Amino acid sequence: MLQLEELELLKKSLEGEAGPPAELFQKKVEASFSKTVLSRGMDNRYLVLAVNTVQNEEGNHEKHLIITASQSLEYKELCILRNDWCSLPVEPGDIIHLEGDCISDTWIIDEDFGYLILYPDILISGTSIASSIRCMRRAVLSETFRSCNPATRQMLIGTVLHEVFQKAISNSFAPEKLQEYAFQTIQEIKHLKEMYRLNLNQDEIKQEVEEYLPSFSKWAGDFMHKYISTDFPQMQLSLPSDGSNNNSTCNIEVINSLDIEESIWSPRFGLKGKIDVTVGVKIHRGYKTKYKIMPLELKTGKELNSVEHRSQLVLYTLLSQERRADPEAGLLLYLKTGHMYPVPAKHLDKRELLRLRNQMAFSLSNRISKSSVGKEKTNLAPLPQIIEEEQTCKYCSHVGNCALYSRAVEQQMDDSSVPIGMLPKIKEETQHLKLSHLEYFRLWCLMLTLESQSKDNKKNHQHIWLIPASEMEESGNCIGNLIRTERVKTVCDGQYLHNFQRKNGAMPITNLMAGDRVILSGEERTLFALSRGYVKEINMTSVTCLLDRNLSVLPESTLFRLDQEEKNCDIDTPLGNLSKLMENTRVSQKLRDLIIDFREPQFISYLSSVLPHDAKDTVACILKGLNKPQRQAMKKVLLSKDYTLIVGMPGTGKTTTICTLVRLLFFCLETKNSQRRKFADPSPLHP
DNA sequence: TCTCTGCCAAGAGGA
Repeated sequence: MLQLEELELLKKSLEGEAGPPAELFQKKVEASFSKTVLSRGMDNRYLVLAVNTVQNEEGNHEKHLIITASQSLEYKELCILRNDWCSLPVEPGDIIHLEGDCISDTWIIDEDFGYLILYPDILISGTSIASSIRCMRRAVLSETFRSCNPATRQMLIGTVLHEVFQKAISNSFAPEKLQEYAFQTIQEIKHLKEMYRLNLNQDEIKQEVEEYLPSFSKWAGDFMHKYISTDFPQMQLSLPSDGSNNNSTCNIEVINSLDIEESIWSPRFGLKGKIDVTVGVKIHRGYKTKYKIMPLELKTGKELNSVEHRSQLVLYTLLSQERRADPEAGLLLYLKTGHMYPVPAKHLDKRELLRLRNQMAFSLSNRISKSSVGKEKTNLAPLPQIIEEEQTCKYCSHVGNCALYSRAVEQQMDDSSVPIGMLPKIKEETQHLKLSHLEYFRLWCLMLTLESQSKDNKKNHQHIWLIPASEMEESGNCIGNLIRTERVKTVCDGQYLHNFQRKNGAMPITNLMAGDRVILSGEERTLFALSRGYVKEINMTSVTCLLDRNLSVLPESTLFRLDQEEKNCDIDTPLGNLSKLMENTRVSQKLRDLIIDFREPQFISYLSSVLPHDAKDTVACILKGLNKPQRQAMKKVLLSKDYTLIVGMPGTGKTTTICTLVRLLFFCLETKNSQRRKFADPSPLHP
């Protein structure tokens, strides 16, 4: 009865009879409605029409949401949020996904049952959410200023060891094989490049990697049947489906690896992630044996068995449900010791992690502060609160950005609240910056955020899971109903050539061209975003793609769809550069001087000091074909100590000038190098 | 109305 009255009340408020707040949200509801696909069922998407806080009979607060999944907005349902779910920052106009039961048009989400996912089409990675446990602000900052932290030596070792273990579990743990995989992996170009960047010696890395190998064997001997040395070790693990059976002691036997680096997107839970190894596992308990497919997460650092590490696994059990039955638990393996911990995915943990996900999704999608009056200046929204935990901040790689954002953006607002204890730290981190620098950061941060928002509607790939291929084809950016033909050709590790043809009928008219980035999915909901890659060739009958995964493991009859990857407006790079520009280094200082404070660029006087004088003919040859202004521009660049801007209307030959410049500079470098070699300069030159 | 620019990505570990 109460519910019906409530519906009426809220309906009135929506129609504007109950005063101003409803009007405020009316526009947002309309805006969301026009660009979202609402649906019920597995991937349900509800539009929130109204939010009402009420007191229930026991005197506790509840949030009642009036929601609809019908495009006509006519058919309404009620969603009741209880306990901690009440603090969810949900507003009319928001899109939500609900997990649980709906009984007579009412959803109840409480401590023990059901989940609400806010903005489910924003997929957030498992590691991001895990890192938000300690500091939500750090997690949001690292999503925003992505490309800020270059990898360290430990990270490189970690990546290498992951690869070695993954090769071993797919093939063999025999000691000589492990040696071979380690050697192979270290030789890979991408790793050699990193070693070069970090100024590390290949032998050094090899030695450190080899120190881990005995633990690999130990683990295989403990958990895999074919390497077994003694009995399986006793482990403590009880799964929710074991019910009240409180014998939690069991043996875990790893049967096989089913996938490596499995990448899963979950629009049900608003999550994404890559699972190190997907393993088939037998759980022996007394006389009973249960078979499960579980995520196995590898860690090469300290054996922390920390909340962060365990949370990653809990989130992976949610991801796994997109592809197969609920694993109910995951396995956490520390490669230094070979110790493995089973991690059960309890409702409580999943609930709290999803609530963190919601908070993060809220922060990520509300980057611009909404002014209540409307005429206020557009501004950046504050980030989640700064925490006051010296230990966490001490080792945080985002202190710079954290302090910078606080001073340049948040402290300019009235409602900024920084924990008193953190003020000195923020000052210390930003004292090398002038007011003009802070203002520059604020302005460009705002501009970039606004730019990304204006294109955001297209940015994520929600059509893959919300719109069937047959419908998407009309836009020309998708081809569905494809089957794999011919054998998959392995070009190299991580590049597989696939050929597809329409199962029946001709290929549709399409915008897809050779060179386009694509996302390949199965048409079934369990198989989307299986792989990404490029179109290699496309014609009237077939399409060839270079993909990052080998799909030959899937049944031949699998139906695929190809979606063009939207040219995503990448503000990551410019934001990263902006953050770098503010660093307390000599290079950044110089750049700030030039770019923000407009110091005039300097030039040297004579070309003779840059151009090798005995190379006149070659230089003339390179410059051949350039007109006078182009040559003048080249000269200016060569004399430049700071920068030169080359300005010109489209088609006046800026690109030609730059290409020639690259050839010329390369020539200068070559000449210098060969001269050095001639004079037997002992200082080794990097290639 | 057209042109130009930005693109691999989720996690590698530290205390």
